[in-house]
Amino acid sequence: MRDRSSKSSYHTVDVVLVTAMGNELAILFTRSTSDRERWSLPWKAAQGAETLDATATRIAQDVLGEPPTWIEQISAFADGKRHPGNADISVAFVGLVPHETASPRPGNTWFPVGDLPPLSPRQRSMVEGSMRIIQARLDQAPIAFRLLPPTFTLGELQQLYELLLSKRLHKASFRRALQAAWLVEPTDEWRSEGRGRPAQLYRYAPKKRRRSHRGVRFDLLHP
Amino acid sequence: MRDRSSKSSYHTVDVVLVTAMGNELAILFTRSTSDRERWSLPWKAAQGAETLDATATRIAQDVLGEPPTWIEQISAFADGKRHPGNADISVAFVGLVPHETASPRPGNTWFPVGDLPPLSPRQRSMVEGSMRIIQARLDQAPIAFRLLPPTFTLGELQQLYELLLSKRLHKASFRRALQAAWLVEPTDEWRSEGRGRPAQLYRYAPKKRRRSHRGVRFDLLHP
DNA sequence: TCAAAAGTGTTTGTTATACACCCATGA
DNA sequence: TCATGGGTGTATAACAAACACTTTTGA
Repeated sequence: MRDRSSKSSYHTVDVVLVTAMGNELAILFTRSTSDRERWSLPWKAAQGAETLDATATRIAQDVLGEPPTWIEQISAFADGKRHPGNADISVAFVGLVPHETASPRPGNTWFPVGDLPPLSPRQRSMVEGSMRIIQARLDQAPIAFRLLPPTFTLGELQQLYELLLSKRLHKASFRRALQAAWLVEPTDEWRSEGRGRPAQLYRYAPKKRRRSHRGVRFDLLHP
Repeated sequence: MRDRSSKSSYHTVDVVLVTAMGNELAILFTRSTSDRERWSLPWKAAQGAETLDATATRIAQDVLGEPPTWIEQISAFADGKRHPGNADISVAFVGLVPHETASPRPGNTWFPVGDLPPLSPRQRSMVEGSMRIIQARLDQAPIAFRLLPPTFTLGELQQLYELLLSKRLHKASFRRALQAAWLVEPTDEWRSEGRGRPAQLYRYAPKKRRRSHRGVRFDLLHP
């Protein structure tokens, strides 16, 4: 049997909460308890009894008042890089939140990804990891809907996809693909944005689960 | 400042080494040091100074004699599930190895995924996680080549893809896609398998990096 | 009545899939 | 010479992208 005390370490759970704010993604930061001038990702020491996912959800709930609509573990970090809690190991999570329904508790603020505050090296790696995961999951599951309120216009949905993919999309093609996938259904509400024809509101309601039987994907970037 | 000793825990790095053995994937197991009748995934207590990736690579090298051709962190596990080393947290990695060039050290054996030995609950989760990651990465990077020796026939490559995807592929279409992706180049060697025309040997040599500008992927399974 | 945004039918070009066939070798 | 697996040209089907157009509102 090994001697546990000689190999012990201190570990934390850190959460990267992401939302779509206007025309940019934004990440939630907390004022550091030790240095009120600094900001950090929300984090806590892990409880032995709790699963990591539960801890991450609890941390998110503490700063947002409600749990994220989607959460996933990014990775464990244990390089020598500095961490605000001086943790030996930090397990990082990424969570998505619709901007409309999320109201950060006092001391927490959204920062656009293009203009983040100074950050400990390890938490900077976490932010980068979260962006990579979002990009990757976008191609594997319809996580974009996790950033939208329960009802939304197709224009909003397309804008969000354009933001996440960083490229313009063709309106007609976008709607055709959406229709073929049976992911949304129209409500009987309409929203007028001031100028132009009012848009019908839709809700996320995935019906069929037909995975397109696509061929082998060789058209990939070499890592 | 927090009291580190009151929140300390013991953590390990575990490695799921995967190879393609005949017509099935196989995973490397080590005879348990305490109970010689039991098998477990290779694992070690993490060293504070080393990065997690380095530890995982070292563990793999210890049981295989050489590092894996590809390695990636699966996840950190900290649920209540049992672990052979009684770790509070285990960080799991998945590694790929070509079967032809890997020779496990004594006390280590490949088990086909369809016929694994009894396993601690946490390590079972790791095996499941490794399969999920391989399946997912297959659609994101050409990791199949990491399971092949430096040169191989297109028949072997196709068989491997059929194994990984669990479905038959059309020969001509497979080769057309492969050619369009500029991932392999022919060597001037040929291999005769006894029956039928000898096959030309190819090597993995990705040239272009043209990522196909595919549209929005809505055709996804809902998680 | 014009600008602006929503929403839709049809065409075009690209790509995956399949069919059909030839080639080379061992038994 | 036949069965077996390697290898390739050509047709067909599926799909993404684009074009062109109508609809509905506020100014």
